[in-house]
Parts: sequence; C-alpha cells; structure tokens
Amino acid sequence: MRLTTKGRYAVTAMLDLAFHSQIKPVTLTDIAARQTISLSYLEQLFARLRRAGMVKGVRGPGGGYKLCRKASDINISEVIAAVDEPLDSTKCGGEANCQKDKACLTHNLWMGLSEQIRNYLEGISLADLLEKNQVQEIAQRQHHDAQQAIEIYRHPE
Amino acid sequence: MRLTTKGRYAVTAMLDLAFHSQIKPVTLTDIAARQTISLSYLEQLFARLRRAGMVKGVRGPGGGYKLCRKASDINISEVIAAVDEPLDSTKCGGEANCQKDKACLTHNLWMGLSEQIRNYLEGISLADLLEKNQVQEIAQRQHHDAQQAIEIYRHPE
DNA sequence: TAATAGTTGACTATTTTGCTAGGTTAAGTA
DNA sequence: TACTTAACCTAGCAAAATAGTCAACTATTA
Repeated sequence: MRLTTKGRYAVTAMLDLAFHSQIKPVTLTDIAARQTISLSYLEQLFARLRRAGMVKGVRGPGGGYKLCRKASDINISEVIAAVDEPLDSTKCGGEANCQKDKACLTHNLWMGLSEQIRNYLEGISLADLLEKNQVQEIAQRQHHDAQQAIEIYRHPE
Repeated sequence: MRLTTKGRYAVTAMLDLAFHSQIKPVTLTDIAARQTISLSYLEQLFARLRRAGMVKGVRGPGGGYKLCRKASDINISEVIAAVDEPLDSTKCGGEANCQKDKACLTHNLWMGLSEQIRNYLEGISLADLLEKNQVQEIAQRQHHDAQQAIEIYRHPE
C-alpha cells in the first residue's frame, strides 16, 4: 500500500460525492469546483473508481455520479487501491533465492506495515468520516492503542 | 508521512548497515552489491542520512559508513523522514478559510493516518528487526490489535 | 606517495503526476 | 428533431519525483 497525493485526491472526491449525492447525482464539474481538482484529472480517477464498481455514472442533463453502495459500505482502503497502480511486489516476489538474504527482512517489515495500514483504512468508511467531525479525538485514542500495540510488540507475553 | 520506494530503499540500506557494521565500517559499494541498489543512488540517500545525524562516514582505506547511534536507538520513522521530502502540507496549511469547507475532513483523516503510521514506525528500531525474524508473527499480533482499535473507533465506550 | 573511499555536483533517463484539449455517446429537454 | 448536458474516451504534455551515471575532488591510511 502506497500513500501518495493521488489517493488523497480520490478520497477527497469520494467524500464530496458521498456528502452531496444523497438526493441526486453530482457532476464532476461541481466536485472539481468545490475541491479545486482539475476536471479531467477527476475524470481519470472516476474512470478507475467506476471500473472498480464503486461509483456509477448517469448521463445526460441532471446526470452525474452516484455511489453504487452505501457510504458505510465503502472504505478508504479500497478507494486508494482503486486509483493506485498495484505496485510491483518488491523484487523478490516470494522467490526461493530470497530467504537466505538479509534483504528479505526489510521486505517482511514492509509487508507487515502495509498490512497494518490497509487494516486501519479498511476499518474506516466514508460514512464514518461524514458522521463524526472529531477526527482529532479519534486519532488521539488510536494513538493510545498504537502505543499499546508497540508495547506488546516489544515485550511479548 | 508518505510511503514510497525511496523510503524502503533507505530502510533496506540501513538494515544492511546495522547488520554488517558491527566490526568495521561498511562501504556503500558492498551495500549496493548486496541489496542491488545503485551506488550513486545510495550515495544520495546516505548524504541525507548523514545530514540527519544517523550515520557517519569514515574516509580512507578500511573506511565506509557506520551508525552514529546504537541500532536500538534508530527507528524506522526517522530513516524515512530523513530521505523523504517534507511534503507540502495539503493546500489548507491550517488556514482559517478551510474549516468551513467539507474538504478539510479529508485533511484531518490524512493527518490522523499519518500520525498513526509515524507512531507505528517510531516503535520499531533497526535492532528490533535484526533480532527477530518472525515478522509475520508480529504482524499477525498487530493485526489483531488494529482490529481492536477499529472496534473502539466504531463503538466508543 | 599511492590506494582507498567518502564527498560533491552536474547531468540523464524513466515514470508518475496533474492537467489540457479534443472528441464521442447517451439521455434528457425544447 | 435539434439542442443541451454531462458522462466517457483518447492523446498528449509539462513538471516533478525516481533512479541512476559520470567525473572530479578530498581526506585518510598503508
């Protein structure tokens, strides 16, 4: 899992869509204006989101985009995965010649971290974000949980 | 906090260094050969790591690089921070005109996530990684902890 | 002094990112 | 039917990031 501005753009746009599309479809032009993202770039992002089955386009006047599923059933992880290229799996793609090398330790760390981030983002839906504005507070609580996890990591049992 | 291949290269190299520099300094040529990273790219990365006070170069025959601190006192977070550019702080850099806009929710999410990842990586030192090879097992345990954090997030109290 | 190895800077190639410009197609509306 | 709207599609482009090369220079050690 990579974390770049591209994914952030996608999440921003999806949040805007989830917030505004409750009555009727939302045009990309509107999202572009509200979020200051270029229209054509949004089109590219939404082409991927559509192919991933997360949004549906409605053509013609009064058309636009709407969510395929409920906002509570779309998590941040899949939004990012939809727009990001599936990045090459770190040279040693499970090759046998890798285990002997110390380099693979790093590989494992990264896999573990990726997994951790993915899980974290999978647990947060678009609806979660729209419902509660006190993200700071939540981050604080999760910070605390993370510290506990680290304790367990360092001193098992 | 961004997650790119650049950071992964840096961590890989630092791990290699921590592992091999216990007796004498390690040349970048050696690291380049072992980790299949180009020498000059490593030079660029180590220039930053040196400026960040994490490694020290020893010139002349028998020279190379060594760690400034113990491997247990160098965490993954600072390695990545040293080589990554400090990324522009998301348009609304704490501006007042931002709070009104729904876009800032996304911003907050990202800040929270960055914080989470940073904390996670701060809790892992180079020594931690070298000591235990069972990263999978650890990832498993942390996965479990992450799930608990998500539960708390969704159902506070 | 000669060899080693860090240090520095300039330069190149590739990929990703973000965006522009131009179309085509489907669905409403006059 | 003609017109408008907006999705959908394609090609291309400039800036940045990524990854790497080459060459000169400096400090250290043998």
